[in-house]
Amino acid sequence: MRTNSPFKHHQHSQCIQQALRNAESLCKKNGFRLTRVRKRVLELIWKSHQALGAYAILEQLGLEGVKPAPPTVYRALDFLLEAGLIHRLNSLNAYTGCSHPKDDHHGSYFLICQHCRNVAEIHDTGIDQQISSLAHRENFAVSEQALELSGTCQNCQGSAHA
Amino acid sequence: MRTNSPFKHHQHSQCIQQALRNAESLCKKNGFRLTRVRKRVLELIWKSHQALGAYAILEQLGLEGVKPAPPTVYRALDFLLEAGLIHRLNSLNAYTGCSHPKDDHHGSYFLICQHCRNVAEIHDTGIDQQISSLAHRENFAVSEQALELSGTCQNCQGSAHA
DNA sequence: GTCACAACTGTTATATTATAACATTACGTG
DNA sequence: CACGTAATGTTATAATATAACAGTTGTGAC
Ligand SMILES: [Zn+2]
Ligand SMILES: [Zn+2]
Ligand SMILES: [Zn+2]
Ligand SMILES: [Zn+2]
Repeated sequence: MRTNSPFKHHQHSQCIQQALRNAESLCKKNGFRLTRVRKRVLELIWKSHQALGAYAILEQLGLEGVKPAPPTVYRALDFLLEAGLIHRLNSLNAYTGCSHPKDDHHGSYFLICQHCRNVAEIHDTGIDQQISSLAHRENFAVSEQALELSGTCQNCQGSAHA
Repeated sequence: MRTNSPFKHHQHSQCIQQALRNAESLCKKNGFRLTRVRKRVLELIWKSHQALGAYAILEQLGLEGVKPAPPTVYRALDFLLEAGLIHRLNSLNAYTGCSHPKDDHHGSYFLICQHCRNVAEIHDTGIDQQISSLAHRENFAVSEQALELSGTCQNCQGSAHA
């Protein structure tokens, strides 16, 4: 089950609940430990569809208790990345929730709105195929791929600040 | 004229010379000033097909005279990026020479070998088209795109360290 | 239950990448 | 050469990320 598009009106609480359920079940299935910090970091990331920086997460954690040191957050992020529950956006140095943590990640691509800062994770078999074919042509064995498209989402087009 | 593929044997001195000629003519045409620092930074980046970090460039500059402060290098990098003479690889926090500085850059994609660290800039109209079509479908106006494929190049496949 | 081990978290310090702000120098034009 | 602008120098600091080691907690064997 996919979460909703950030660029369309939706009940975002559903996204959050779905993400947490997915995380619980994935961790249970794989014997991962979804500890308090890890879960809290995941929740903070899912509070919106905007990508969140590690230090912004730190700030938030500080607001609700004792502010931990950076390694605490980075370790939680590493775990969530490994588990496939979040992604890192290299162009933003920030992290966003994975909207389909069960699938393989042979290709996931990101639309990043520079106005509202929302991020949509996209799957597209057309692009997958072109990348495979490119890699084959060049004799290149791809192990990681990152496609980040920055621009203006449909909501922000035509609006005052666009 | 394109430079050679980093993954094929070639006379790399040709790449360097070509890159410098391209830079000279592009700057002359546009009235940009290819100053000593800027030119030296470009040369250092073109010394290989590996992406070079800002502080690695600083070190090199230090070896051949007085080591400048970071802003000097970052300003040169900003200029070269603006001029379209180099690209930044977000997944590496590093910079690589543009292999075709005359063309538009509506799509350039990078193959990054994790073994030899060489980087190849690729143009692929198939991917261009899939991205356009994706953007159209999602009503998303793309202003910047970055595709970075990490993996193993043809030379490094099958070799001992692969 | 409790022992032992591994996994997780805390803590301190520091590495790496990048920019802000202001002073000085070099360049090109008239 | 005088002027204004663009480029560079300089100092300080911001933002992102990791190393190293100490302490704590959870889990399974017995
Ligand atoms: Zn949502
Ligand atoms: Zn938007
Ligand atoms: Zn070459
Ligand atoms: Zn290689």
